[in-house]
Amino acid sequence: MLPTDQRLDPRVKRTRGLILQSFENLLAEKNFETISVQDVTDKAQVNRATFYAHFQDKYALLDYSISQMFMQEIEKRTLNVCHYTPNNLRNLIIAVCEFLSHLHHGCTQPHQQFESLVESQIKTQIYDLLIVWLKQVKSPISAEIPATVATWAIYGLASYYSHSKKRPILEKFVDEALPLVAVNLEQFA
Amino acid sequence: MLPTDQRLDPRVKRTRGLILQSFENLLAEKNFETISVQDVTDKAQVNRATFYAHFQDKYALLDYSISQMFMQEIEKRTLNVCHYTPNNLRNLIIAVCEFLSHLHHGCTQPHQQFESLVESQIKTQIYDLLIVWLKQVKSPISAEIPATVATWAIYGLASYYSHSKKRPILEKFVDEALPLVAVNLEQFA
DNA sequence: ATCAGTCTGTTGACTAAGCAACACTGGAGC
DNA sequence: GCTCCAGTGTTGCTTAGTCAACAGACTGAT
Repeated sequence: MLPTDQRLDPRVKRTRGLILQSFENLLAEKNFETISVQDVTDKAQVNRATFYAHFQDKYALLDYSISQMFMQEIEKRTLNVCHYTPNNLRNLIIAVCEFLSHLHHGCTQPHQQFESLVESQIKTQIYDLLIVWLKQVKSPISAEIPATVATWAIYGLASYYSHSKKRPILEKFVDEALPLVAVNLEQFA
Repeated sequence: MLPTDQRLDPRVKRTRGLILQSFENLLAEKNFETISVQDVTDKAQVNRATFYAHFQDKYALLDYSISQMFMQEIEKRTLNVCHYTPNNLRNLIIAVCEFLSHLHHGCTQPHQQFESLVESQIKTQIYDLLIVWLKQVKSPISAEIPATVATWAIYGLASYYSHSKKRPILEKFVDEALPLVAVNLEQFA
């Protein structure tokens, strides 16, 4: 969507950074639905018209924000520069679990719209990452189907984990779940 | 010099803030003489040409920076919104002492040019403040002469204090020095 | 049901910031 | 001497951001 990779104008970088940071701070304070574009631009010290030069509306901002945060999580664990191994898969699951947990802990009661936007954004990223991993091995089997299954399974696990009342130790949870996901990807190891 | 009081364009506020912060951080790291305009603008993520739209050169920046920092120190102690009393004078002396001490502690070996710019800037501000204080009483004596004497005395004391090797307790130092300054201002109390 | 208040998304005119040149200075090194 | 280098101010042109105003949607109170 937004071209982040190119060398953009420092003003653009600054403005987006300000908007993003303002938004993430607000998310920690109040419900996404109750955050107005004005709130965001006021806090970011940016004109409201400028906001609309960068994002179509606040949903686009949420989308972008989630993708950026998740990307960072992935890059922090260098999962973007590796290939498929059971251990990397394990780390990916942990990353998604922690990300969702943090999101649900830090943000006040997310609504449906919020949840579904997060879900589709995260799943897209998991899928893209898995495709990159799996395409590295010359396999007769196509990567798309296994990647899809794994993506949904991983997100489902993380969602379950992050919503469970008395959250078990993450390590144990993942150890139990990992084989169920890994079995479909065996041929890419 | 620069109009800070008016409601200025948010971009201007932002840019000045960035330049100022970058400069103050650099001052903590290295000598003023060795800081280039490029260093400042690089760190501030601002174009070098933009710097020259706000400041004539780095000396103007130093001037502005010192005045801003000192102003904050004064406003923090609400010395800008009061009148002359011996106790307020006491607080003013403490403020100048602490400001200079902090400056000499935080910044690596100031040079002559640095020192003299700081001195004239601070003295101007002390003088202006004293004039505001003293003009509040209808006195037959003009305020200018006593204010000048007190200004130089205060700066001298603070300079002496901040440069002394084994710095005495500030409270004691000020208690000893205060009467010598206050004596000239008695009729304004 | 209507009015007041608040938020949205959009516009056009204006201003600030970015950029890539430029000529110039002063010092370091051969 | 000379060049090379890194920093300084300055310029004209482009692009991003600001501002104030607009119509429209929605809410809640009277």
